[in-house]
Amino acid sequence: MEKITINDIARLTGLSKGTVDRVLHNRGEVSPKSYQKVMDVIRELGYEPNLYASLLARAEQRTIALLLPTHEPGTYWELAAKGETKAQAGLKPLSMVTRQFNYNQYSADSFREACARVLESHPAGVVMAPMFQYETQVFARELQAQGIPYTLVDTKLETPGYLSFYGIPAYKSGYLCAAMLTSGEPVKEVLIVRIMRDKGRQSDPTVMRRSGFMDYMLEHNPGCTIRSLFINPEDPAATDDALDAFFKEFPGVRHIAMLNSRIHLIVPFLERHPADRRVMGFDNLSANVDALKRGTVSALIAQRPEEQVHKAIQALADRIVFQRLPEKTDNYQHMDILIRYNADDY
Amino acid sequence: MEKITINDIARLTGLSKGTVDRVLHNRGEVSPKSYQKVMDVIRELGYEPNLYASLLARAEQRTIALLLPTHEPGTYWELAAKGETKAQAGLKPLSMVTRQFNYNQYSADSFREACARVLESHPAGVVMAPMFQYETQVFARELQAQGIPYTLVDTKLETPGYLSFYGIPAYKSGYLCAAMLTSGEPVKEVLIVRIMRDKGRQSDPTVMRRSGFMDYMLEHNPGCTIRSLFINPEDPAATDDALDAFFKEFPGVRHIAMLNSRIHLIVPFLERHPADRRVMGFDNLSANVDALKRGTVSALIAQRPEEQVHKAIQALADRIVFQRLPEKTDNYQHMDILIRYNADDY
DNA sequence: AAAATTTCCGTGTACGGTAACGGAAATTCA
DNA sequence: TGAATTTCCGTTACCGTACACGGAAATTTT
Repeated sequence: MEKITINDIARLTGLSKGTVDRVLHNRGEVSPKSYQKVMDVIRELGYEPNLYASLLARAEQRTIALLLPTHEPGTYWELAAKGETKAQAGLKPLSMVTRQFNYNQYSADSFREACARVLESHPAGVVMAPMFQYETQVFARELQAQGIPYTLVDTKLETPGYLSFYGIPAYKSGYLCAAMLTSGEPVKEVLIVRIMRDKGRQSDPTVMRRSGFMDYMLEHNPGCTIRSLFINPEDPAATDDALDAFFKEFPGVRHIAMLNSRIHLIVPFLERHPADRRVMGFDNLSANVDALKRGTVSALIAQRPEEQVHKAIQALADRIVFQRLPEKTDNYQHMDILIRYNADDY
Repeated sequence: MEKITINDIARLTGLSKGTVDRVLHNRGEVSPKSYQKVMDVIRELGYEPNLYASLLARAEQRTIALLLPTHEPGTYWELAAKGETKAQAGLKPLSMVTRQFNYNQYSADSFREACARVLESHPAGVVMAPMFQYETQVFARELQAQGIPYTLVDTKLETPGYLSFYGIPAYKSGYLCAAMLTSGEPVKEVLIVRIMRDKGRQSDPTVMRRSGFMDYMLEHNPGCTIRSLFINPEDPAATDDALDAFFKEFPGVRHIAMLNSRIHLIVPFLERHPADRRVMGFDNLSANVDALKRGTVSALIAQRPEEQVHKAIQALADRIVFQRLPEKTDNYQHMDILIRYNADDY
């Protein structure tokens, strides 16, 4: 029941605590025989180092790097970035800090450049929201080579040796979206509004979501026509025109979804042309939630991005400080359904 | 930028670190003059004690007591109790442990007795799910007198000096339940199934939920008849009979809700008498979720009880170890909507 | 075989606080 | 005024780990 210390181990092995310490940290200068002896005793007694003593003696600050897309106000990544703040409280007592590195989510170059800056900063760990399959792999390999643990949030790209992933299952979220859009009843036409830029380099989650969406419709609403419309997020007037043209051509469409966080972009149009519609979107951006409360948007599928980031940071810190591995590698998070009556305390 | 230590303070005040320590901990034996001098320097330099050094020197284990209703398998409180496990990982490095004290949620005596045992154990803090207004107040006052901080989960009773509360807003959850039950459309009759025992001593959240439920109906469905049926949770056969009799008398009822976690109790009956119904319940007990996946239950309103307990413990630990107050006192948690398509990763 | 290295290990101190102990100074008592 | 207390404060020994330093023993070199 007594706490085992390195002094105990030193005594029992007939060696000094300096040697024990060398064994514990693999800093060499120990004969194989002594090494073995120490290891045996450690295992036998179930020695656990005293965290406080260790941190006190080291007294150095380690930093966790966050690699996230730049977060303009009112965007999804602004929410995610809040997770940093939440995590800081827990990190401080471990004398760890976070540092954020941002990149343009539409530019692979900018991502690469951000990766370089991360490496320069010699972080003790990295949390990243990856966007580019190839570049991320390269970066991941480098991290692995340097023995820097990392966790993924939001998008799960297949990279070697990640510690854990936090995010919602993309395919399932599309499936859920379709189920909620149609309420399980037969529908003749639905509209999926998409972002123009997405055409060039599609983000992985959006593609997967669409696939889940399509599958649900195929299974439950095979007769339904699924129409697409592309809008330019930078140009509200053009968006308006596009929607106008669309509804002139297909006035019967009453079910609308966007599979990204930007449903708020079409809200102004919808509110200028009231009708009995069902509208689905993703993520609790304040513009989206406002539209939800006004009834323009029927429901949102949300995912607590700040919590994902928080958990990813925490998992990393646990690993770094306590050498503790997370229970699961892939931590799929719950898909929250937001309607006007439960959006308040979110 | 340099870290200030008590040695610095000792040097600057011309006193010894023993004296400084006495000032820091208010353990007396310090002249007013010295006391003032030390305080001035501390304030001026913004001294912050080094947590590790402090904890290392003390090296004592503190315990947080959990005061929860007994948790039979398959009940709500079993879920809540899981929060203890989750919290333990974070507590260990702070050399804190938890210890659970249970009481019969239907017996005030048992609650009082559990309170006594909690006090005997001299905890550093208490997390409790209170049930009895008066007894809880008495207990809270005692805790306050002894300077033991405490947090509330699940039910927010008005008690003096609680550190924080974690739970969902009861009234709103009833309101939400009604909204989801009726899908916003006019309904002629709804059935609320209640637990017999509830009649004697009603639990606060259930009463509040019912009130929210009623208000929604009044506002959105004034013409609707709301019927009640009491069932005995201990007697499935009687439950069956009661339901049978009810539906013989009111065959038109297609909307059913229970405002507690026991919706699973009526699931067997519903499945033996299939019909096109809308059924709402609360909480993600596995029996409930199974029924949800089979389509018998339309939706559940869930509240992550283990997370509530976890957060409550964490808040307490933060307070005890780091003297840090939680940002908010009342932390209303999100009401999760569970349908068959998003119940998997919950 | 002596000198030069290398390998391996013990000693000692720092990290920042805690708290017991004991003694000098101030105060009260006789 | 001297003795007995109190008040107030400094000293010191930890708490358990990290790591620099230096030296003895083992090994290699000349």
